[in-house]
Amino acid sequence: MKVTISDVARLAGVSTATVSHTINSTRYVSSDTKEKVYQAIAQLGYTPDASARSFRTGKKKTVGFIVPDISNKFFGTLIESAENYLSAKGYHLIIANTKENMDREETNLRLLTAGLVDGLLIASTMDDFQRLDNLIPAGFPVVLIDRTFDTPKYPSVSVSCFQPIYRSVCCLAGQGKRRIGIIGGLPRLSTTKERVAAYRAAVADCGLPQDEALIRYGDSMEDSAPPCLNQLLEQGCDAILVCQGLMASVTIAYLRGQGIRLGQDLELVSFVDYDTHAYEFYYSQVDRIIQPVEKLGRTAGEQILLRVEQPDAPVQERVLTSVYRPRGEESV
Amino acid sequence: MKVTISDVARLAGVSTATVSHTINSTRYVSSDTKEKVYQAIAQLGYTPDASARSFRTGKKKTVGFIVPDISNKFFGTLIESAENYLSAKGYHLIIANTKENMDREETNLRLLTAGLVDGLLIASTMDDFQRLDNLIPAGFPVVLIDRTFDTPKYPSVSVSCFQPIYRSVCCLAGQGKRRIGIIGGLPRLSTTKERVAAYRAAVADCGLPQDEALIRYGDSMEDSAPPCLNQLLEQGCDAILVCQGLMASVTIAYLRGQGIRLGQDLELVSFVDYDTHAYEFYYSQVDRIIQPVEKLGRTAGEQILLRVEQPDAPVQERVLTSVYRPRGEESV
DNA sequence: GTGAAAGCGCTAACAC
DNA sequence: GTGTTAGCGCTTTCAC
Repeated sequence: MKVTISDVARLAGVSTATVSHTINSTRYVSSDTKEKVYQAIAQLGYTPDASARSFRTGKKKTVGFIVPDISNKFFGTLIESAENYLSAKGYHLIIANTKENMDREETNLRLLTAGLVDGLLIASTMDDFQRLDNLIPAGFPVVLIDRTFDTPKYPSVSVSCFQPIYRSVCCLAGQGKRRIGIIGGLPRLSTTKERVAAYRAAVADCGLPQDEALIRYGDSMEDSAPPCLNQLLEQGCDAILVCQGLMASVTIAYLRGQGIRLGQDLELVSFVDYDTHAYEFYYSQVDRIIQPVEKLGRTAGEQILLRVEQPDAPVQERVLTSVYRPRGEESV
Repeated sequence: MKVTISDVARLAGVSTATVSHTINSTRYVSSDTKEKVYQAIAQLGYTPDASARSFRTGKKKTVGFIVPDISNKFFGTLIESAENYLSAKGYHLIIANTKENMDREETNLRLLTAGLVDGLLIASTMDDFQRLDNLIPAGFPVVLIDRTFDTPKYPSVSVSCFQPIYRSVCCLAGQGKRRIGIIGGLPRLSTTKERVAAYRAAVADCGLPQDEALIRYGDSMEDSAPPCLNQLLEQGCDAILVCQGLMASVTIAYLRGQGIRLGQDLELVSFVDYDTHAYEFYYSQVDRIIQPVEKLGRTAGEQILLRVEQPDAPVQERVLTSVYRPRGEESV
């Protein structure tokens, strides 16, 4: 049978209150009594029941994370980094995967906001802020991560890539490239919109021809890069930006497989989802845009706990910056 | 204030029992009454409190997954696949990351078995079965995944790679390769042991020279492949097996970066962690060993729920098979 | 410095 | 076909 706090109290010859206070250091207990309590706990092999505790206190010590694609390394690293922070603070992480499907996101939101978690990290795949907003109970602690909306109703942590993309396009133009293509993620996402906007701005400012055929959208899953790529090659592109890490790494492998020489036949600007030196050589012939994934995850962890503790603190919108690293340049 | 089941009962003019039974379809309720209940629920915006419910029933509808490295695509895909199955069955997934650290695994085991989850999926990084076993309360539903131990005390789901590795080494020997190197994961893991054993068996059976210097161990993180690789190249290897997906993909990129021509200067046998066609070209010059990652995750999900429902069903040890696919051969 | 006891919101006997 | 009510294991107020 399950050992409860009363069993411990009985064996130790004290009240349940004292046992509870001893365990939680929540009021003074004489060292004699403490001793007896710990003795009893050890003897019975008692472990406080987490679900009774969270029922009673209303705190679950658990945060939910709604992710578009766990198998994608970008989100894998994000989760790792958030989990790392949260577990250090005594919190657990519940993962829900949407596979970029809005209905799955809706289902998960309903389930997770029903008393399962203290707060929610959301990398939303919704196209419509209203739909998301309607699913979140008033006052429920939420932090939007990576993907945001125009309305600053919820705190958010995201990465801006405007600057590096703008610069990379200008550099390519400066090298004489005229037909610069871009592959973005799902068009409805804020990240995609910002990236394409940066591209358009640079194309306009550099006086390059504006051609909608040079803008392609994938879905950030592995199989979606090659078709986009082929379309851009047919358009006679002399440079291509791939604005998402997974599609970018597939692109590099694909082009190499085709015998297309990067940095010679074609210039490539590639998003990179991690900050490691292990792949240095893999990217030696391409320009990179590097997002601070780990920092994103950690900041999200900080923000959600802050939110859980003070649900009505002022809404913060944190924007981290990504860096442009032309090929050949030293990595930091 | 929070809306409770009593509020609903009061407004609907019925008892809390009826509300509960209506919600859970757990006994007959006339359609009239049902109607009134649903009306009241809608009007008040009532959502049953998950933690009260799990406290009461003892069922958390949550499974924990102890993973060595979330950011590794193998485990990312594994998690995705398990989550997919579990969420369809109404279960949530709590992730704990150990980064191949035994102490972190210990901490997580303690936390997760204390009434937080109904069952546990463990891809253990422990070297010692006893240590793991001591941390699991008697009767607690557990399924070992990917990595197993000699004692068949717990059910497990794993992948055998003996056969494909043995065959790949024999093929290489048949092509006249004499110095075949191998890079494994952490030496303490069952997966690593099996892989190295298969290699040793094949080396012996094919009459190749046995040389311990040809056996290197990494830690399955990205930065650990290149040093192993360099050591093997110094040993004059004419073929190399990389027995883990992440290290293998780093290896390929690294060798290409060095100007070493795969399939010409050096033969490579590479573990692949996913079953996708997107990377077909990436692997066109290497032989592959492909593990059924998705099936592994799904089977683990099935097994743990089975276990949660019948904690003392006979212990099953499921072994899935991986396939050897020499380069040039059609992918399935 | 410690104890008694009231619930947290729900489910499930048991009763009618 | 529905209602009454005990109690899951814990925390915490109030009392001494």
